[in-house]
Amino acid sequence: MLRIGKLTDYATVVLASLAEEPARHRAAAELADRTRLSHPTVSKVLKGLQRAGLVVSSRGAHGGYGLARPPEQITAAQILDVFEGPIAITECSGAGSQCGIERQCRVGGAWQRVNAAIRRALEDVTLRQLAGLDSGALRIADLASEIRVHGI
Amino acid sequence: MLRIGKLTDYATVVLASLAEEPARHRAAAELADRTRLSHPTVSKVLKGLQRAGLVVSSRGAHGGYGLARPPEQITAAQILDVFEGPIAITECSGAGSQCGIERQCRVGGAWQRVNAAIRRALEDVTLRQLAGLDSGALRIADLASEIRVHGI
DNA sequence: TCTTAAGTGGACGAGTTTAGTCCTATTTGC
DNA sequence: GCAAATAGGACTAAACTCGTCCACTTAAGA
Ligand code: FES
Ligand code: FES
Repeated sequence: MLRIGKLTDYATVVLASLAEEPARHRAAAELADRTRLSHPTVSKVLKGLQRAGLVVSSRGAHGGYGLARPPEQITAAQILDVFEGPIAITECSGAGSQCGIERQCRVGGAWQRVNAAIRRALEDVTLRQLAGLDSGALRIADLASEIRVHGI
Repeated sequence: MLRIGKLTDYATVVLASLAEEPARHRAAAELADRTRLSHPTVSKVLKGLQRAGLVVSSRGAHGGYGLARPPEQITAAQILDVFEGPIAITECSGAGSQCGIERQCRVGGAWQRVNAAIRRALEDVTLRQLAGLDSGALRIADLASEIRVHGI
C-alpha cells in the first residue's frame, strides 16, 4: 500500500549499521561492505543524511561518517524526511497546492489528519528500535503493537 | 513524506460523493460533474472500485454506480488497497522479496511493524469519517487525534 | 611539500511507474 | 433498433526514481 523509496530503506540500513557503535566513525566504503550495498549508493545516501544533519562527516584521509546524535534521539520520521521530502500523503495539503477542487471537497482535512497521525507514530519510533538494539529487541515479535486513532 | 497516488485520492473523493446519498445510484458522468474531475478519469476510478467490490454497478441505459456497503463499513485501508496494490512500506517484506541483504539486516522486521501499525490506523478510519458525515464532523479540528505505537 | 584517501556537489541517463485518454465490446431501457 | 451507460484493455506521454560517474575539495601522513 503505502510505499517508501529504496533510498530511505538504504538510509535505515546504513544508520542501523552506524548505530552499532555510535562513538566510532566509519568510512563510506566500510559501510558499503557491511551493508552489501554498492559504494556509490551508500555514498549518496550518506551525503543526504549529512545535509539533513543526521550524521556528521570528517573529510580527508581517515575521514568518515558518524551519528550526529545517540540512536535514541533519531526517529523514523526524521529519516523519512530526508529522502521522501516534505510531501504529504495527498497532494492537497499545505500551501501552494493546486488541487482545483478544494472548494467542494471536504475530504482533504480528513486525510491530513490521517497523515498527521501516521507522522506521530513514526516520531515514536527511534533508530535504536529500528536497529534492534533495544533491551527487548529479541522479543520483538511478542510485544503488542497498539495503535489507535481517535476522532479522525 | 509518505505518498499515495492521485488515483487513490480521486477514489476517495468519488466515494465521498457517493456516500452523501448511499441509497441512490449515480452515473459516472454525474459524478465527474460533481467532483470536477474529467469523465474518463472518474470512469477509470470507478471501474477499479467495482472490481475491488467497493461499489456496485448497473449497466445499460440509466445505469450507474452505488456504494456496495454503508459508508461506515468501508475503511480507508480498503480504499488504499485498490490502487496502491499489496505492496508494503519496504521492499523487503513478505514472500518472494529479493532483498539480498536480508541476512545481515535486522531492520526489516521493525519496518514491517511500523507498516502494520499504519495499516491498523487506516482500518480504523471509515469512509463516513472521510466524507465528513459523522456527527462530530464539523468540530473535526477540535478533536484530539491520538496515535501511539507501543513496543515497536 | 606531495601524495593519497577520503567526502562534496552536481549532472546524467536508463529504467520504471503513474496518469490520463481513447477505442471497442457489451448490456439494458425505451 | 437506437441510445445510454458500463467493462475492459491498449496506448502514450509525463514524471519520478535510482544508480552511476566525474571534477573538486579537504585533510592526514610520509
Ligand atoms: S482532493 Fe484536493 S482538497 Fe480534496
Ligand atoms: S533491507 Fe531488506 S531485509 Fe533489511
